[in-house]
Amino acid sequence: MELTSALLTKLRALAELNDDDVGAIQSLPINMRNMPAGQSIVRQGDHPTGCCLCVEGFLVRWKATVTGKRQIMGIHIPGDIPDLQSLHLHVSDHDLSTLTACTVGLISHAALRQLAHDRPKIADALWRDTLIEAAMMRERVLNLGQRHAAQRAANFFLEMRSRLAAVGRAKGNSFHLPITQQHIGEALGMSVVHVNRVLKELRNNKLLEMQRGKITILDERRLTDLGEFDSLYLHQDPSL
Amino acid sequence: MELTSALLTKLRALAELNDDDVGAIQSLPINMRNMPAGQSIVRQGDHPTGCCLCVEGFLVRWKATVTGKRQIMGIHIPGDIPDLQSLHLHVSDHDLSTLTACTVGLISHAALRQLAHDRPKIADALWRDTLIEAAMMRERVLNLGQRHAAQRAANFFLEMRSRLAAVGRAKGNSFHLPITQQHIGEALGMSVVHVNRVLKELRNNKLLEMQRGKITILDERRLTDLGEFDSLYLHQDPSL
DNA sequence: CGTTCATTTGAGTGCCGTCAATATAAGTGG
DNA sequence: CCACTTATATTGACGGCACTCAAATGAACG
Repeated sequence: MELTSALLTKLRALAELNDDDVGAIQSLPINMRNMPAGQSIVRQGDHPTGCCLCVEGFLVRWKATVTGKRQIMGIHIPGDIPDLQSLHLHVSDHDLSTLTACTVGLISHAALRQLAHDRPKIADALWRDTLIEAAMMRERVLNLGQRHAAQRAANFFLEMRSRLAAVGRAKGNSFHLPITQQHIGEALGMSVVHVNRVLKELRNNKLLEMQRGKITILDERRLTDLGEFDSLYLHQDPSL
Repeated sequence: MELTSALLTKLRALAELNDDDVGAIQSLPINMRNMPAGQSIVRQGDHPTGCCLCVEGFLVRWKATVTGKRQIMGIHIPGDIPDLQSLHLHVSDHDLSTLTACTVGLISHAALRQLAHDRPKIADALWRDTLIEAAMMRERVLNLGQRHAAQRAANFFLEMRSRLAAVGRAKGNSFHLPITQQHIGEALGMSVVHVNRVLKELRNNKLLEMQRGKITILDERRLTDLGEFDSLYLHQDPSL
């Protein structure tokens, strides 16, 4: 019940579903599992046979350089299916791990393929989900390539807020995001030291503050301007 | 004939196609068009009604910051369908333009949807193509976030070589890529001046040289090591 | 053969990285 | 509940990669 509700919320945000669609989703065989923080789920080079639904907690996807530096591709929140691409890309080109203690649902590729085959509308919704994923990566490329540190940070926090709000996990200007400055650095391509300085700057300028995993946006307008955040790329309206 | 051959080559690299699949592709209504260099095809905010197949020449996808700085997302080569995502994301979040004079084929969404509906294998191949696109974006995020200028350049050229080779447009260690240092800078998040210095460094170290759109790889091994290039993320083997 | 675009090089600056040390918080065992 | 350990956050000093500004050279094009 709890299991499919996260998935249903997500898919409803991707397409209009009818009762049969909902029924098909609810009868999906999902293998629930609790996992501690910092545990690997999929590694680069793996051949996964199923996809991982984030039910509760936070997941992180990342790639590493030869010299061991990590780049976080994205932080995943309840309702996300971070490795949906493994349905058609059979060798994983990156890693997926838990960021916090998590409840995840494992869904076999076979079951997902059957679902996609039986219910074309759901297939389109899943495809759309992977396309939004790609759109987020494009924004990340823009962020890393063209914006300075404070802008990258502003953009990052506003994206997380927007996505968390979409699944009812951000109320008002405050939300919970249990990550360290190390993680922020790995996501934004900057050193921990510099992350700290940027956060201090944002705090001093009364734009945003962060303490022990709680983010508070103090001035949404100015933070949005700084980070040039425009949620268009999140494609949150399924009718568009 | 020429039109569908680029598309067939691409789809054959994505999935095993049977005669019916090939027939369906060959009877796709494609509206061919010649375009000059530097012309816009899709703009951010547009609602495209079709997709654009690159038949001949080079296309470029990019996003701009509020202050007008451009970030190139990718350079597209014959066989690519750069805006395939518009099939399910109805508002474009970025721009698509010609980089050189091009021949493009416009395929309506209606025709593509019909094709995907009639031939599930082709639908999967198209989905897979968009997933590879996303995988390339992830590598780009890693490149921009964690590698220094010379590494980014090395990685960029090796990716282009690999992709061009896959469609028979790179023989040996040399290939044609009609871009300016300005473009390279916009793709790799660095200034033109610095691109020039990096190219000089690569040339002096006998790794690579570039003159008037002709790239020659002088030392593949060392260039690969420098750029940490591993073609896994291109997912060029359809059986994996 | 002049105009324009692209490439190249130098000088100076600054954002951000590394190194190092300290402070604070969190977690652990006695 | 308090020593001890470890993780995370914070701050300063210093250096370097890459940016900006500016100018010169070379290539392309009508």
